[in-house]
Amino acid sequence: MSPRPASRRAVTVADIARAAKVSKATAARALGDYGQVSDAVRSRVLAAAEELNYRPNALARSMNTGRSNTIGVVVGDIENPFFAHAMRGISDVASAAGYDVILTNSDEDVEAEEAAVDVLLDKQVDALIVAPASSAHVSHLTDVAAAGRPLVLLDRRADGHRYDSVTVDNRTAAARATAELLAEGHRRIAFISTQPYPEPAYSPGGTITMSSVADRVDGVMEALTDAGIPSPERGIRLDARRRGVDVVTRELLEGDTPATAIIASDSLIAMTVFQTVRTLGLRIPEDVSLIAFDNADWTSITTPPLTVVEQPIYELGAAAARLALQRIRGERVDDESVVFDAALIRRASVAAPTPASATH
Amino acid sequence: MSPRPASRRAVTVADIARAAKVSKATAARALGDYGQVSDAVRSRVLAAAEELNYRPNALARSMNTGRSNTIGVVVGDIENPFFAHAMRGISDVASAAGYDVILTNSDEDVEAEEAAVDVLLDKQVDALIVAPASSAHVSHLTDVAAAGRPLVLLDRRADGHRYDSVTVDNRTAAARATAELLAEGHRRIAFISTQPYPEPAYSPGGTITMSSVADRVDGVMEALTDAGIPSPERGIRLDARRRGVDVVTRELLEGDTPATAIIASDSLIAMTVFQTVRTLGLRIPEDVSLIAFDNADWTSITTPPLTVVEQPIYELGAAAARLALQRIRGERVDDESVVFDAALIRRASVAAPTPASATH
DNA sequence: CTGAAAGCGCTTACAG
DNA sequence: CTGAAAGCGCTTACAG
Repeated sequence: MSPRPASRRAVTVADIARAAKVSKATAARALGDYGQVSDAVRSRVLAAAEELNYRPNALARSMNTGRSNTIGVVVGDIENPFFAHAMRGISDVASAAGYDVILTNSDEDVEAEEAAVDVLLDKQVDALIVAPASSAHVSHLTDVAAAGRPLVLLDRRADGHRYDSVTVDNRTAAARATAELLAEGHRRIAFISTQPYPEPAYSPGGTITMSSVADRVDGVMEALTDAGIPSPERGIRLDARRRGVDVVTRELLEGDTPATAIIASDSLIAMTVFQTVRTLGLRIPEDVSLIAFDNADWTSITTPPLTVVEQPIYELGAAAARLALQRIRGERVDDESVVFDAALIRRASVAAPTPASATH
Repeated sequence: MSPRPASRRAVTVADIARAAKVSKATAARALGDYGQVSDAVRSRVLAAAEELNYRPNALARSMNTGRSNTIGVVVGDIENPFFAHAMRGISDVASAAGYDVILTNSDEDVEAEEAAVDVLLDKQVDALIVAPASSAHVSHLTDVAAAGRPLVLLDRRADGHRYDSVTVDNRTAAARATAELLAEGHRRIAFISTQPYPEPAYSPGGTITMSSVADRVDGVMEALTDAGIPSPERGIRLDARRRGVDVVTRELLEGDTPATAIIASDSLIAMTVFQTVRTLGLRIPEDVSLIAFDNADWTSITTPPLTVVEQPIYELGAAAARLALQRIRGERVDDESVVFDAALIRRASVAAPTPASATH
């Protein structure tokens, strides 16, 4: 119980070796739990370590082993419940395997993402999990392979590359949500996303850089086209953050031929739509039907509770981490592009359009 | 434009030095941007680095400098919007200062927290920001000081220690929320927290290990006592996760003398309370008044929107990071225990108790 | 401004 | 099982 002054100089293997009267190599072996050490020596070393309050320097260890026992993660925004939940899946799997996780935000900005990947690579992470902000700007991802580290794409693909990836079948999910609305008799169905887009209006074949959103738009367009809806692209609203999701929602609902149903590309958008609809004095689902991507917990307690597309987000993160670990260990990878299905959860925000809502 | 094969062996300063025909020291100086290097040599080295696709090893650098440019963070649960938001504040400030952040979850478990602190210390983080799960079990935090690294407590204090901390005045906030309810005429006011507690029922003076919750309970008790409410502790419900927040809510609302108002200690609890009240066929605020801690975004779109206690969460994280950076740089610290005020945001979930709800 | 050498705290062959 | 030496990829005095 001798007091241990907070010393500036850290105690090292050399100190322990001296105290235990063995060589540095032997002390290190006992401390690092590798190689051969006799029980007598081991306990002597461990006692000295305890006494001196020894703390291994993981950096030095990593320099020798070439492994940092760390997985680097780059997401768009940790405040987005989607990523927070996926992060949980990643952390749980990584922790169970003895790996730490370094998290970085890209703010969905390609340059910030590049910088984040660089930093993580410099820190010698053993693998990288990235949700690329753009599927078109992914040249920096080749650095990961060049550095000889495994890379797993989370939730989004990269054009023209065959990186390991864990995604959701967004196209089918969006088509199903659209079909649900069509089945109720809706014909003016809108889809709102905040994904940046260069043109003022979406036109079929236009390139959406984030693959998850691109897939959803494809799914919506496909379902609408199959149903014989003319000019289905009119309801596709991208880049909604620029002018404001509330403004976009208003436009959709206040024109001559207002939308009777809206699909929100994430729960944050859904929240604003929900609020705006109410502000306009309209009712859900009587005047406007609403389907939201992501089964955010609040969606079940609103009046009415929302019909949502539930993605297996935690599993998405867990699967990404599992893939990364398999690659790190050089194990055979069962499936290098895991695709999960999303489920439509029917609650009470969808109903048939009424004549009132049709004419508004 | 020569193809760069993905080599297992990383290219090092030595490789660059050879290519640029200078010494390792000089190459390192140009690469690391320190010391003196002539422009001619610098560009030669940089060109070689570019050509060979050089990537500095941050681990090696850290070993020499003794600094990792990394701040370690231990929170209870990143999925909790509270921590996700605080994390954002931490990240933004850290990034702006050129620091990375390593995030670890403790699951509000003291042992997991200890392990997390150990790992972070071993990884040589330059400072630690911790939201201690228990204010009573904080012996592992002394290791941080022993390792000579700054420590900042986030949202919660540690008993008997004077670590830097950034907290919210929870006592006043809780007292104010309680006063709001009292002013409306409520006398049977309950407070629900999921904080573990050894006894079946709370009794005045009982020790709650998480300081933020302890402070809130104190605030509630104080306001209730000042108002002359007899046995105010009867409404304090801790450890609600064990039996279920819904079960606890039911008990509170179904007894002979049901509570007429509930204060939820966080937004997750509030959500379950909200739902349970509805399931019981009761109305908010006619039958039950509700105030929630944390201005979660969904609280403004429910019917009715909730009256909440808004904590400056982002600022909490940002201030913690700022404090950590000041300590790292050895700067003078203006305030080693920053305390923020919380604000009561009045919406529509509080009303006077009706005779109906009083007799129920 | 540049270089040779030592060192950061470990691990890894290689002898014994 | 134990030790002396070299090495991981950088940085840091110290000479020149």
